[in-house]
Amino acid sequence: MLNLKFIQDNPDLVVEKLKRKNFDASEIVSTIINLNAQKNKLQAEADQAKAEMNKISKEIGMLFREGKAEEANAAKARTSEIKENIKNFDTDFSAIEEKVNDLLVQLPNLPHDSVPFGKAEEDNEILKTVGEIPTLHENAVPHWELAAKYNLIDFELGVKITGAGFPVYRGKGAQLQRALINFFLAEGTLAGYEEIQPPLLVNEASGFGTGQLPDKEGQMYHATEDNLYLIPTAEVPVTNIYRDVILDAKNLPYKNTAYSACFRREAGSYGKDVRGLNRLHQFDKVEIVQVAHPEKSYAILDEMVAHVEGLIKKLGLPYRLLRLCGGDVSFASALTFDFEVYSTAQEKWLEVSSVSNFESFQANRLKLRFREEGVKKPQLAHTLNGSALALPRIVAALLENNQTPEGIKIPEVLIPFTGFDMIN
RNA sequence: GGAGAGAUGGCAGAGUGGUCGAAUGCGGCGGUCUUGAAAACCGUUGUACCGCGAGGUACCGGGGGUUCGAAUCCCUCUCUCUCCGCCA
Repeated sequence: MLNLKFIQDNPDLVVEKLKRKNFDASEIVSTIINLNAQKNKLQAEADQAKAEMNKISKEIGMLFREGKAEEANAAKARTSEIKENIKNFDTDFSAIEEKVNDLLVQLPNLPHDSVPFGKAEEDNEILKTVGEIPTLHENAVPHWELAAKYNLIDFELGVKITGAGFPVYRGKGAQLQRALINFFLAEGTLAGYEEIQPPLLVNEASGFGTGQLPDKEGQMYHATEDNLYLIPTAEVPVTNIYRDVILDAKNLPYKNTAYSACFRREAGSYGKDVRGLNRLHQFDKVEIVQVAHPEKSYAILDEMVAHVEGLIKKLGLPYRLLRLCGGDVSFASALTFDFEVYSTAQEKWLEVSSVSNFESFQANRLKLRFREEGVKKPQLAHTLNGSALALPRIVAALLENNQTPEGIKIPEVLIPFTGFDMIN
């Protein structure tokens, strides 16, 4: 959520910047400014009426105590009109406030100046492509065939137990999952992130805090009886650790990492791109989250990108780094870098990580603030997060790229975590 | 699932209709003392909104009501805790 005061002070800037996200904000912004002016006027009037009311009430109290009941009752008579006015002011005020809030949550975050103009995926800026794309042997196959051949992942069994998009990992397939999770968490801990094991279901307030609610409800599984949502990413519970808090500036940045299963309804996504592990309703991911000082957040974004890059490098996967264009950057993000690894058997790039700076957009909803030494007024912190990493497509790429006629080779760094060096 | 208790400032915890944005203690910050520290003592210490400012308004879990006046009374919702049952 953008800051109301900021919009008030910089309406043209907001409209201009949002063009980069292909969002025409002119109408919303001007409506907000209009309504806000009315709102302020109403508040001034209401406050004045309330001040008068408070004064009279105090006087009445004093008169009663002095035993001047007659004067007190006379004073009472004066209050009814003021009371009526206050009621009207408050009703109007709430109505306007609600409208302003409805409009405010419709505005996406302002994109960073480095975000390229563009409509969709294909307009993303490729910053670098790293690593050799391996030459596979003649009989190389995509990961879903490898998964079946070595009995690593059973998609049909998942369909039986739950439904499509809920694979069953087994044997070395399951062990590989566990190894990757442990490897990613260990690397996070080494990089100074505190490990968190968060709840997998969250309440409405948390969903709102990170921006999934109210608009993206359909993307989350909803346990309606208890009104709880299954998390689409650990970002939600972890970032909400910092909801409604005022932090000490000297303790910034806060760094957390968390493994969680992630649940996504992703309604309406079918077709050839969703085969195997490419797109699932339940998957595993290790997330990194930071709460940062506004002046440091972009340096921290770079640091997080470097961390993710290190993970992919250690796994020996060919990858590329993208800067998302305005059309592809998410609603809440100011700047997002994506990592894609190359799936040699499928001959395509698969997104495995998204690292974003949300600046104060989430913080504003979360009421996540910090206080600078000696400064009385708290200010909004910046939040950042990134996948480090999402497992399914990493697994897909590992299986495909490392396949040999003898079996699938496990990357060196993972062997201590898997306990085996080959799947055969 | 059954029964009961409760929700007040960073924390603990008073406050049952007016002088309560709220005692007191702890914590935090500043100071005195000290070579330094501790102790002791003194002072200070919520957030948001409106206003150029003086200042004003709101907030004692959320919403509604009674009243000139509500942390305090009434209704309602949510959440938390305790005991019993069930269970990893």
